[in-house]
Amino acid sequence: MLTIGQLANHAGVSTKAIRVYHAKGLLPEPERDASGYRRYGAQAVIDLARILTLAQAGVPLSRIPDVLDADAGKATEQLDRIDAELRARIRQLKQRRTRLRQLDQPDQLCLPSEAIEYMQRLRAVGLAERHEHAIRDGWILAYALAPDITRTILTSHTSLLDDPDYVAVLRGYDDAIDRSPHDPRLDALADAAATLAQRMTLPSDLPSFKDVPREVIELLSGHLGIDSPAWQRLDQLITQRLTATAPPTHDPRGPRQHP
Amino acid sequence: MLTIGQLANHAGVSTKAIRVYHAKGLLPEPERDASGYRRYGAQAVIDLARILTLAQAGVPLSRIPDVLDADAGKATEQLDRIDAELRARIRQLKQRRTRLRQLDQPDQLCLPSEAIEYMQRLRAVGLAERHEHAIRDGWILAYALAPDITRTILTSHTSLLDDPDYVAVLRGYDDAIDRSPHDPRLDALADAAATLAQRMTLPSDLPSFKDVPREVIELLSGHLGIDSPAWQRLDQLITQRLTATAPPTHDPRGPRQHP
DNA sequence: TTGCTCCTCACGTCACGTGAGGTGGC
DNA sequence: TTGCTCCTCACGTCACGTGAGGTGGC
Repeated sequence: MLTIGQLANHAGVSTKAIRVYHAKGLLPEPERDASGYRRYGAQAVIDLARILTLAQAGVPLSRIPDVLDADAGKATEQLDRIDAELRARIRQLKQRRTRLRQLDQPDQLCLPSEAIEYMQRLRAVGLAERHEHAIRDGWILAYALAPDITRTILTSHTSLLDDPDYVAVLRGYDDAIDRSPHDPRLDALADAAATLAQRMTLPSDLPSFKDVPREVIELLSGHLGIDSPAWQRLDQLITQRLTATAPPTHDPRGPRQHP
Repeated sequence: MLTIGQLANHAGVSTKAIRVYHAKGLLPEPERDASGYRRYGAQAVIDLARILTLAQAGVPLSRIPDVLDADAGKATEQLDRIDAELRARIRQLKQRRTRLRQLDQPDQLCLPSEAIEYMQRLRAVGLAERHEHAIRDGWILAYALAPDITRTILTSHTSLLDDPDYVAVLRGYDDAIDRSPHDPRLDALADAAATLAQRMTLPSDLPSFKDVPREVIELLSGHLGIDSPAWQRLDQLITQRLTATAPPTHDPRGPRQHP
């Protein structure tokens, strides 16, 4: 007959764990010897092995008696479910391994693959790093707030990267922001931006679309000097041009300012 | 800017988890808005993603700052270790899946493969079920008490299964136990058992060998009617024969009574 | 106004781990 | 005698979950 220590040792668990299984009624309390020590027989070894198999497969202790006492039909059904959960956890752990390797590329962790592609193509444009980061941060926040809408917007932006006008506007923002608000080049940039904004008609069935860019702009203002005098002037100029041409059905600042 | 709920939702965790990360200093407390609500920027999304990647890979929260703040060289070293642990856990889970499938065959859970092989070959002998179970339980307890010694003993027993004398003794025990202690067939059985016991010389360098069979016999006595009058008489007869032929260096009951 | 989210304690939970203080076995 | 194991409380731990009681935002 085995002492609790021998049983624990053989099963590869602590004596405390076995006492817990007794307290929870998973494993019947065995006979005691003259000095009050628990003495285990072979049946206890078998019972413990069955308990551990389930516990280590992730079954909560409170559900183990249920599984062990189930009759044949129900038991296989329960075991199938547990096995499916195990498979799912294995898949999850594998995914987490691949995420672990991307730990030093925050974009890969926070952005879906379409956005990563956009950012990679954007890098080829050669913007200032802080501008690039502001755009990345904008996408991250936008995805957090409204993933579906953002995905749609992003798709149109990605295709626009082939458009020299779009790229020109991006570059224009890049080196215009720190200038004087009276810099004459701002007018040309406003022209280009307004023209572009009109081309980028967004699908009108996007729900609560106008929520997204407001958040993004708030971020950009803080993170980058986009609330600079030059940027405010630019904003004015573009708004003038857009309201002059067509009465917008929704706030046109959204799509234009997104990149 | 995001509220704690939006951040949590996007990251797929609870708001409580985020508050815990603040409390533990993993994620810096963000600014509050006018009504005291936390407001998160893109950097928080990035930081949280990095924290979760580590936490979900099994890194304890207390060690996460250590990993995140490590400089390049140390970081890759730490990540390698975490990755190795992840791989190990995946292997473990796969093993547990295979164990789960054997849940309705308790022998497979408690015995190593050599013992399972022995039990399978023993089944072909066709003993009574309670005798077979007693033998199985004997092996289980013996493995729990002294796996190395038991492995050695088991190997010799497995090869003995090809020996008709060994099989005859097993069968003899099977139907002799419930008889009268004066049954004349017990003498023939005692002869066979004693002859066999003398052939089964065990390696003398096994440490504390005599501990094993005593435990096993206690079990057999309880589990099976092996403390019956017939069994006790048989024991007497065999001991007589063995002490008559050669003075044993260690208690000869051990190896003989093991099967 | 209603329902939803947010806030801060504070206590609960799950599966044990860890002494505390004492006794039994080799 | 010494060191090891066992016993029973009881409290600690880890990573949150769950109200409690209250306020803010659409």
